[in-house]
Parts: sequence; structure tokens; C-alpha cells
Amino acid sequence: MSYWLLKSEPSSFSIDDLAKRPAKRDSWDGVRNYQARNYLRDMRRGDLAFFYHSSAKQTGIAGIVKIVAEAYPDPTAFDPGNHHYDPKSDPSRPVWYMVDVKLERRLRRLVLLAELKARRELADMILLKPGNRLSVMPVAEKHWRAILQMERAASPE
DNA sequence: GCCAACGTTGGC
DNA sequence: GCCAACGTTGGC
Repeated sequence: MSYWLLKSEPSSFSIDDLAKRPAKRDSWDGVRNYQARNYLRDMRRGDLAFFYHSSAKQTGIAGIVKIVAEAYPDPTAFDPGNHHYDPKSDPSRPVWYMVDVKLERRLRRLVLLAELKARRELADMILLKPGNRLSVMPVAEKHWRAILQMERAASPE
């Protein structure tokens, strides 16, 4: 069982959007970075991932999703009309993959990026590494636990 | 294989 | 909207 973090811009897909899907479940499509794809392929059913809101008024961790289907070819890469179309990928030799996720729960509150940055024990999180732009990344168990503790604590003012 | 140009990401 | 960091592309 592993832990992960998935980034999404809430203006395109937010945790509220996921909550409205049938069975609160959807595919995590559109990943077009090789390292992120490799992490997607490492995910196993039952793994948990933080749902991170990027490029928003408030950036931070909004909730937890469970991996409910392991990586399979991302059909949006095959569709010339799709924003994420990639001619390098075709059904006989797919390049891009996606997993299915299900909303486990929202966090009690948004745990802000600024809070994560302020915690010394999270200093070596991939998310916080300077210049990091990965949209899919692993999360160490100690970091996962620390963030859940932060959720329980009051929001700093 | 090098590397400049370009596009994207994402915080601020 | 700005811009730094990074990844990708394509000419050579």
C-alpha cells in the first residue's frame, strides 16, 4: 500500500467535481509527462492519494482519493479533438495511461501549501522541492501522517 | 548529441 | 499577468 499526490487545477477539475460523479468515481486522465505517467503505472488498487488543488486562489490539499482501477490506456490521447490528444499514442501502442480514483473523503479543511512549506518535517517532500512541477508523485508515509495531523490542527492565522 | 527556442506549469 | 523552472522539439 502506497501513498501518492495528484494535482489538479480546480478550474478544470476540482474535488467538488469528483464528488458529483457517479459513485464519486472518475478516471484521472490527461497526464502527459513521462515521469508522472510512470508513477501512475506504479499505483495499485487500494492505494491512497491526496487530491491537491493547484493554480487556485487557495492552493493546497483538499481531500483523499482511493485508487480503484490500476493504469490502463488513456483514450483522450487517441482523440484528435481532445485537448490532450497526442499522435504519438495510438491504441495498438499506447503511450499515456490513467487510473480510476474514487473520493475517499474531503479533508476537514484545505491544508494550504503555505502550511506545508512551514513544516520542517515536510521539507523533503517532492511537492515542496524547488522547481518541482510533477502532477503525480509519491508521498512518504511519514509525510502522509504529518499532513493528516495538520488537518486536525486548527488553521493558522 | 548538443542546445536554442518554445510551450507549459504553477506560485505569487 | 508575471516569470522562473522545467520539459520537449527540432535544426544542425
